[in-house]
Amino acid sequence: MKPSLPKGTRDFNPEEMLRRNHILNTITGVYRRYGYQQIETPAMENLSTLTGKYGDEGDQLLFRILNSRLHESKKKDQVLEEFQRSLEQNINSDILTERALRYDLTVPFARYVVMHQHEITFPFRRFQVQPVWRADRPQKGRYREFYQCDADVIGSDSLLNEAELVFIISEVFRSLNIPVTIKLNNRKVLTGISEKCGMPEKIIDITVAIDKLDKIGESKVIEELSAKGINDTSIEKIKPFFGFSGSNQDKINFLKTELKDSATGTQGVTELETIIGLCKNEQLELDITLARGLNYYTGAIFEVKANDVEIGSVCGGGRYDDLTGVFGLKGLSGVGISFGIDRIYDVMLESGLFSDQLLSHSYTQLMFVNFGDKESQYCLELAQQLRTKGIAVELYPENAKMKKQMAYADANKIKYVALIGDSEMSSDTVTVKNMQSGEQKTIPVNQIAHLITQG
RNA sequence: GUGGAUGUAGCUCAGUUGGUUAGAGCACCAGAUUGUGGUUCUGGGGGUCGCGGGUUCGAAUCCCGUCUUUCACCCCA
Repeated sequence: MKPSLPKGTRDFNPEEMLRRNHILNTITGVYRRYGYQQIETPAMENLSTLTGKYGDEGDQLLFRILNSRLHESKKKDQVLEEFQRSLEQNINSDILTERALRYDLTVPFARYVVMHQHEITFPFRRFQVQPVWRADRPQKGRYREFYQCDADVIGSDSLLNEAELVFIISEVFRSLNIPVTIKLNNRKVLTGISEKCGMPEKIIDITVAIDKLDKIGESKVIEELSAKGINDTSIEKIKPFFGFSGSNQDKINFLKTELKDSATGTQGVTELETIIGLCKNEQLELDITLARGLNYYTGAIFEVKANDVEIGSVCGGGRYDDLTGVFGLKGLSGVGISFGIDRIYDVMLESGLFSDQLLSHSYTQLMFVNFGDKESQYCLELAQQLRTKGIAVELYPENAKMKKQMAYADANKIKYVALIGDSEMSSDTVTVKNMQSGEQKTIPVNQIAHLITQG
């Protein structure tokens, strides 16, 4: 049979893993320096945990897992009936599917917090690095399986958390040498806008439409707004927000006057002003049209774009005031961000930001050439001794031709090769070749470790 | 889910208006060199031309279907 992969999934070879881990280690290193602790959750969740949290669009994109052994079910009539219904409309029937693959890390985290609330000391800073799955149609920078690197702090309303998350974003992308713009907005401002035009119940439609402004332009957005049942007088009241440009401070002043009649809107503006004041970050840009589709955001929202590569957002997040509420724990506010390492990888590759040094040598520091049974047994013991000293060592497993063994060391970028044949064994020496310089010398066996660690 | 492009060796790609045994570079394997990799030289292996139908005396080439990858919409990391 012909081997193949499910659409939108990929293998990662050793070279790619070195680069992916470089990104990953950069992010988790920063997270740790800010006090975040790692957790993991299962790949699959109960479907009911996930549905209704991401909006209609998100629900459609969940990978559902068909229940096992349906052919042995005692309720086949019911199964058939539910299946037929599922062909007509998007329903969730436990008898067909009760589990789904996780869609993000935030909702499973909210579930985790509620289930473990008695062991957690709040405020709780956690980070999590795991794959998520979305039944989207793949395209550039969009995969059906991809990794998210989340950091969230839950149980604190303080805007210091937002500010620290901006520091984290800034530090990560500075470490990776990726020029970015950190876009910031606040859902309360969007609420204020929908209140101002007299249609607070249409906030979702309005925000989704506004979000598209930079993509499809003002006229198309207006078209979409009327299609969603927003009348012309309301649209006129939204319009001023479209075209406004200026510095962050200009935008804040503008919003302050425009939204002065909306308590929520004014609250949002104040929050934005506080966060921007705390961050003092030049990459931070207040973007009134930033909306983000995920339903659960209630306060600050972030989205990070790479300046030099067209690929969608490389990091996103925001504040959610009551995500744990649906699981029975009310009044717990959280805020978090998520890096998409697959996209960051694509950006770095396209911009040539991976240093050659990442791939210049392997973890293995020394390889023993295999000259036969007697010699390989001797080398096996020597290798064990070196490993206890923390040196990464390989012994070539076959008594193959020298040329083949050397070519292996070369292909794997192993810096040192040790040759121990009859003459070396009888004289307690080892011939060590530096594969980068080509230099070779014979030294006493007990000096190998020193040579390798000291160069 | 809607629309466009794409598919020839492990990789990057040639392949004329449809015409005989489908090519190149790189990679791989072997030898030159039985204790020495990278350079060089010589030789070699490897392709149901994505898959399935159709048109034709004849299809990698034309037509239909299907799948993959990819781009856009939608949404997002």
